[in-house]
Amino acid sequence: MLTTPTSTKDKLVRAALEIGAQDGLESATTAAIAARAGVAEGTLYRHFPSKDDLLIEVYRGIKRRIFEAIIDGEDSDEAPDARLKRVWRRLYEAYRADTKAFMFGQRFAESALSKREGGAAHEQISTAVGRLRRDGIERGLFKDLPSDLLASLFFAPVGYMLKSELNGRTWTDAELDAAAEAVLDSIRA
Amino acid sequence: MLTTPTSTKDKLVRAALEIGAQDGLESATTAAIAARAGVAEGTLYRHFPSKDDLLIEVYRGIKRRIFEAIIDGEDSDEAPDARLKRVWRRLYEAYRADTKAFMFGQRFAESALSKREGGAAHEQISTAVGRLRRDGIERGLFKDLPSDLLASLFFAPVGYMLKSELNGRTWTDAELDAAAEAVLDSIRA
DNA sequence: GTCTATATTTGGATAGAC
DNA sequence: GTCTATCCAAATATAGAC
Repeated sequence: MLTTPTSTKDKLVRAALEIGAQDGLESATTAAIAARAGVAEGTLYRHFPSKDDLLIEVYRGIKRRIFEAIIDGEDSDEAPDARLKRVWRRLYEAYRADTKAFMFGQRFAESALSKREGGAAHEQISTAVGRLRRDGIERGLFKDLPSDLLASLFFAPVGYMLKSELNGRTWTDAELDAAAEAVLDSIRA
Repeated sequence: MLTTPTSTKDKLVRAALEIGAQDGLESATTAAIAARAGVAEGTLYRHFPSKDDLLIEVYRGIKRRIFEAIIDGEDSDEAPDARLKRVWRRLYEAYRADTKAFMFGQRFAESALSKREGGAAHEQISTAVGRLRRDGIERGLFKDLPSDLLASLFFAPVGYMLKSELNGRTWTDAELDAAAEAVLDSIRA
């Protein structure tokens, strides 16, 4: 999923991602990015109109990758709660497999740049979850909560637990399952 | 709670808080902070050794204020689940009453500065919640989840819902109660 | 303690040779 | 398309007068 970049443009994107994820967006200067990508500073401007546009491109790539990881292999024959639980696990594991993407996304969302590119990392996934919610409510499986409240309960622990993991905590498979189950418990009728 | 600053030092702290909360930490430059505080740029260095130290001081003040708002009037005679629910509401409302503090805190935690001052905004509150957890598990009220997993389920929706509110959504009192109840459901045995 | 003025560094971006 | 060299603006921090 994260292959070694070949083109200069890809090298720049990768370098910006790594620096921003590790040291914060304020450390992702043109000098630092170019050095890490192994190209000259001026070369950056052959591929992007500005440094900010490069960072926005990084963010868009992240959203694309995560979304693809989630929808991959969705099975629509199951009950809404089982599906929702699997979506939660998939989302968690997609970010866990790409912690740089997660860190960069978090930082991007808190930066001034998020005003140019919406901060919400998973609009597309949200609509998928929204459909499952409606289905679940109709079948009497879920509480009749507003969709954005349900989304808060559903998505929030993902980011929080990923940050713990970046601080050294490793969640076992059983713990992740318990977490997904707890999230479901919070919305079950 | 947020009185008008009197001393120059307070004015600087307040100015940095407001700019960082509104436009991101990268916008909180020495020039901008001094201008907003109504003092000269050089004056900042009479009160703080560096700009970063000023920002860290802002963050410490926030943690102090929020903690005081939470512990204020805790009642230890009730059952753990009722108490936990109230703590959740208090925490939410403390940040809601001080949205600048919340925004600044979020941004600070994602910045490179958080390496100098720990990113976790509520260690003290966590220990209080930890005590309630143990009590609840002993009485068979709560699932026997690791304390940090419980903390994730408990704290994560607070930040997520506050962000929604900053984006224009206003949670009604009934919705906040439903959220607190849902959080409790996620950890109840 | 505060101001004005300034030194110093760094960052974003461009020009022009190859 | 990439590099070297450079410009310009902005940001942190200091010096010295009041």
